[in-house]
Amino acid sequence: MENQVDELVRFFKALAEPNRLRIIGLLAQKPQSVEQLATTLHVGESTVSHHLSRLGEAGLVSARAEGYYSIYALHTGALAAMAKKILHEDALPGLALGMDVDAYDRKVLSAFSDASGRIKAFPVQEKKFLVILRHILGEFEPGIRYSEKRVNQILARYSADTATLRRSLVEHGFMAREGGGGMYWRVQRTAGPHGERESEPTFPRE
Amino acid sequence: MENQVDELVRFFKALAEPNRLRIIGLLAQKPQSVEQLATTLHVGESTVSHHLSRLGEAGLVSARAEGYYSIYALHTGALAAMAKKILHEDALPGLALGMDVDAYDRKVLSAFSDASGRIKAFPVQEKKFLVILRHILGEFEPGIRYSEKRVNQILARYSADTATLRRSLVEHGFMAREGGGGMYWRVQRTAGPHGERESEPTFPRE
DNA sequence: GATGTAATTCTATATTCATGAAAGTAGTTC
DNA sequence: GAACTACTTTCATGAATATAGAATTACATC
Repeated sequence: MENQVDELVRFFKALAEPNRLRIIGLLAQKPQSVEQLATTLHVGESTVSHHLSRLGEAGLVSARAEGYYSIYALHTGALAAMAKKILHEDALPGLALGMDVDAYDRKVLSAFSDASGRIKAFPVQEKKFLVILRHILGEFEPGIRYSEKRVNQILARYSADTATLRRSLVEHGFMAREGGGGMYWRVQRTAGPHGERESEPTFPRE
Repeated sequence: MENQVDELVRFFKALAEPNRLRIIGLLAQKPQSVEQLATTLHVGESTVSHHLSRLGEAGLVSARAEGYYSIYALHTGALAAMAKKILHEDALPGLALGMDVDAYDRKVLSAFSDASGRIKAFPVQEKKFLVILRHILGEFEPGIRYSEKRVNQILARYSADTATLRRSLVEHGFMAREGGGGMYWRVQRTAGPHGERESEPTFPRE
């Protein structure tokens, strides 16, 4: 969730400051009072208190009251836990959870299509042309054989230049054509352990 | 060195920002262009470029030129390496390297001593009194037996109240006294695997 | 209870920095 | 070469924050 990002930001922000890192280094040697840290670091006590507060919010330190002293100690486990979290499970892609990863595609489509969804012009750049092709590909169902005439019929919804679209779909491997009969089908792409794989299932007619 | 801290700060600062974390999440899925990231994140391209620059300085991403595109990719190794560095060797105490960890002691000593080094008053707080005692303890060499008379002679350099000093040194375990003969020696503290340990070696006279 | 001490919270200030607009750069297409 | 595209850099601005001093709180000592 978005919460995941916020938690990480709080954690990394806590560590992203020189004096706070030094405090961690000092507390790694032994628990210490605010005054001790302040004199060692040559900064004000209120400043140290502020830093310790931020470190505490991130779960990195905690205080033990001792008289009117606050003896702060390092939570070594917190660092280790976070390191493992980053290292072990690849939580990295999880950071992008809940984001519209198709925003770019939508932007390209709307830039090259008119209100009715027809293509105004073919993008020069292959990267954007592929977005168009992938979109049009959605009109074809996997596992069905289409005659060339039928293919052209469908493509005509997007552009008068059906020949270019048809050829591009084949060239880029989105669709395949039977050698002699002039039948087309959508290529199935299944992500295998070693990259993409194409499969050619049996075909009913549309 | 101080360099160690700076490097870590650069690294953590790079990760301490929501959009940069999201960029990492997106790049973990596949390498992408600046424009793609910008549209997905709904921020300007210059902003994304700025973020990528910071991530690059931290060694987290790198760009591959492709036409006039810059395709950025994640350096998964960098994260893992840093995680291991934090986790494995306890580099934590190393963060405090080159800092005067005795600043607090000096502050206490100068607060309770006059110019000649004599104690003006005994601190009420045990914490600070211990600083005084540890300082005076430096006058006694380990492995040597002192008569009570000799001990008083040495303590008299610091305060007329040698009795309080002598008793405190023993009470806090800094020095030990032979039952009948009235001989004193400095207790050796060696940090063993299970905390502190006291040892009582053989003694020559001073 | 009065005094003193350590810590925290409050307030003000200076610095850092995320952001986007505009200008500049590099590479592509015609 | 002219027009275009993606990207980067520069610049200005608003928000976040590190810092220290002042006020406040919590506790201890006399």
